[in-house]
Amino acid sequence: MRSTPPPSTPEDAGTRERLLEAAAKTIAERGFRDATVREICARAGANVAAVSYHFGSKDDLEVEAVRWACSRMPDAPWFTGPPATDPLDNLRAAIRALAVGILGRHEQWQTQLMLRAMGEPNAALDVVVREMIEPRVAALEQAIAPFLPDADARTRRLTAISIVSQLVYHRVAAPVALRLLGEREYGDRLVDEIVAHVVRFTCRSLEAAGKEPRP
Amino acid sequence: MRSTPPPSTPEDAGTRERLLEAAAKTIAERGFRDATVREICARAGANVAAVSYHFGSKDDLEVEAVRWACSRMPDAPWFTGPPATDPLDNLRAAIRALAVGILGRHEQWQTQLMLRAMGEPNAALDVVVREMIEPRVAALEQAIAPFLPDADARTRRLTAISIVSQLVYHRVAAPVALRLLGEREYGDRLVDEIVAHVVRFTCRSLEAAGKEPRP
DNA sequence: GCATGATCTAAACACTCGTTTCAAACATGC
DNA sequence: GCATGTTTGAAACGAGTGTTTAGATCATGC
Repeated sequence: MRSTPPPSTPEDAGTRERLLEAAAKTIAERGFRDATVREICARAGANVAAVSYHFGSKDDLEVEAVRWACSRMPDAPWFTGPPATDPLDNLRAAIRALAVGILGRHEQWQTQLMLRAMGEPNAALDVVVREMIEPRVAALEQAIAPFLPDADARTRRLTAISIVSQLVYHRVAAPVALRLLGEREYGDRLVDEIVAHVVRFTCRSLEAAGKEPRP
Repeated sequence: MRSTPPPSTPEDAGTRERLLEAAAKTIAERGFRDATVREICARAGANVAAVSYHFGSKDDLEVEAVRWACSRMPDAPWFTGPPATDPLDNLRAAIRALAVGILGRHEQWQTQLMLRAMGEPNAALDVVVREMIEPRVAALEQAIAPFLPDADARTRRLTAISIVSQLVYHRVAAPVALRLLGEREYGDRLVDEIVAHVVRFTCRSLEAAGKEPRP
């Protein structure tokens, strides 16, 4: 009989922590739906009953795993605060860093987990938006701001979404995008090509906006 | 004992056709994974065994349903060939029509089915890309062409993807995008706002590209 | 030592899924 | 009418899912 359901002490470092890591990585790889409790537990070296015991249910485990993943998400260098150089170089660096995080396949499972949560709305989505997406969008808006000095916050946000969407598309619609481009996978060469295009396409629009007369 | 597995005659108009329609609409609403055989059959007023009998398996039913949906996909007016007016108006109309198809909620289940297939690569994806996506991307490239007279096919394709991605994002990442915009649903007002922004963002970039000196 | 509570294990449970079975109903040609 | 082949119906099958159970094991305080 269990009186205190979860110990909830962070310095557990035992089965509970292993389950969080296994769940976060498995969900990042396969999605919440296809990540089975049995696979997560096998990965964590735990019994299937451990999920119920430590977290109550698979849904609760996901929320905790996403929270755990957010807490140890490494801050991107462009995001913590790059030195104030040329605005164009600054925007280029921001887009490139975003693209590497989203399209790069260097086992950035935190980013993959973030992208997984975007499609399927559930309890973990709020955590992802608040702790991972919102800050990065805000930082991207700062990189945009010099080009749109007279624009309101709404326009800056829509512009940030336009930039992010061009990169996210190649993740969420990868099979279609690859066929449209006649490619087989997102190798370094293709990612570089996409980044170069998005930078060109975006910077042209923003520079033109800066040169336009006030509305 | 069945000697001829499926009748395959189009003028059946019986259980087989009802299953195709029910499968296409259910998959468009819930996705292939969440669209159960039992729900499809209940919607078609058929027995669960009818899927195995008429199509062999759920996967085969999906391929046939997607093919069936493509065959009766209504051609968008901008796509069949608009009169050669101002290139800017032409591009605006193309983006607006695309956005209405992707974001509009006027029971365009064919478009939803198309978007569903983009995420989960399966046997039906090839049909969707070949019969629905490729022609529309090609038409969009034609609307782009006047702005990029010196660009190669690759650049035009990447630009078309940039445009489509800005709209598709609001579908595949709707929960996140709505939170970022502080909205609750994609009503007509929000869709109009997004379309206006994408048109402005895109046209600025393309116009600037046309004014640049040859590379 | 030992009682107590927390944690783990193997097994089962209840449920849903796609698919199959087999007989009944139906249509069709003679 | 009747034989033949096609289509449908209710029920079950087997595999998979998340969850629960009951007992074993471990850790800890007295």
